[in-house]
Amino acid sequence: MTQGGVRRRGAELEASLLEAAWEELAAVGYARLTMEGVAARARTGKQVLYRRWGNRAELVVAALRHRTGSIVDRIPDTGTLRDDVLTLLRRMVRRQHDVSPDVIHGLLAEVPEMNPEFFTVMREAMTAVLRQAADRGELTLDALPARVVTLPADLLRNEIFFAREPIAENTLLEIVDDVFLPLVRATAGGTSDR
Amino acid sequence: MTQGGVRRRGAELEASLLEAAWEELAAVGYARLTMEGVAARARTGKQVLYRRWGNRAELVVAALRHRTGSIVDRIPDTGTLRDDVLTLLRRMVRRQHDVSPDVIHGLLAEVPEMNPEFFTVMREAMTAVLRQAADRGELTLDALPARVVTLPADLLRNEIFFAREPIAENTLLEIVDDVFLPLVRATAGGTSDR
DNA sequence: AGCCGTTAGAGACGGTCCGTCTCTAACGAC
DNA sequence: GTCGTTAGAGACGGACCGTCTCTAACGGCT
Repeated sequence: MTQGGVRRRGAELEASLLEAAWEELAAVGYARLTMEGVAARARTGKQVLYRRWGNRAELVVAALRHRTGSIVDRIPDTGTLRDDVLTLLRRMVRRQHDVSPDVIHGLLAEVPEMNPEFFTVMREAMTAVLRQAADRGELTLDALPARVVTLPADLLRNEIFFAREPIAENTLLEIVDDVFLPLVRATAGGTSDR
Repeated sequence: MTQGGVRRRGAELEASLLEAAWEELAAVGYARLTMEGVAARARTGKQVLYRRWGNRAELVVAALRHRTGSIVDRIPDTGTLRDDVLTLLRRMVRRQHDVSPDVIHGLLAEVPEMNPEFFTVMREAMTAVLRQAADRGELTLDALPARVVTLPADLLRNEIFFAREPIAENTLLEIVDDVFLPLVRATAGGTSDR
């Protein structure tokens, strides 16, 4: 009886548990996060956790979802393809700031099916952004190979996964200006370019 | 005394240990590989392992190194940039066939400093291959942004890490023909366009 | 207001594996 | 043949897992 007889229930309790998991993650990292640790931090017992999530990985995934919203709640529309793509990449970076590589690697090692929205979400956002650009006449959509569409996200993801330090803004600029845009212009040829 | 009094020593013993680790890896995967399991398979005690490697991760890394050689023992020289790059990518894929994502994720989760040669090796090979192409007059080397050089390896690595199935040959062709070569031609100008 | 079903909170439990430690005897060097 | 090293074997305490058990607080129902 750590609460002096006051018991949390339902959604309120669940939120407490997920926040405790999030704090524990920040405090000790994924590798040393234990169910016992989270339970203690939430001032409850392990069983309360196991009633909701089958294991560490499920709990952490739920905690992440509870904390960080979707990257693509709204599709950027700045007026140029360049800035739209940069905006999307910056959101990925901000997400990385919250969720360290440590956590990603740990999760990937424990749950093999970790790519539900992970890929598709960014592909859909990129498709939308490219369609806007096509409507403005910046490029011809159907000339673009599928792999080019996911290119910026793929490159940045690669960077994030092996980064020891936070991603530099300059990296994003390189991805967009040295790789993505030249390639788009070369294959889906712009109207006249600058 | 499982060996009837015959004791292995030095290099011979070490090779036995590493092979046992390799077999155990193939048998149960990284997640369920235990020091006790490897010791039992090698018909020895745990202490013999701990005298040589500090933990599971070190042992596995040593086992991988002992088993699989370097990707770039020899730089390909087929006569065209396209085939040279494809050759390098195919070697990466073959490597992936030996070392499952399961192992990579496990190692990355346990040892943060997993990228010593991991990156640099492929960059050096790509640089060499590009220099050959430049010598043949296929392109102008110094016009190529650094990020373009590592592009094929970065993309393939991204693919390997999240792949549930072995990489299709077609994926390699897309990377080279839809992304890399068009970009090289666009920025480091070949003989023809622009 | 009082009963009743659910479940929070707490911890015991057996099990696995970790990494350390201890001991004996096989082996290589001299 | 003697001696130092270390392979081989397993015991050990510790951490954490996931399950199970128990009590009592709480919400819903009549």
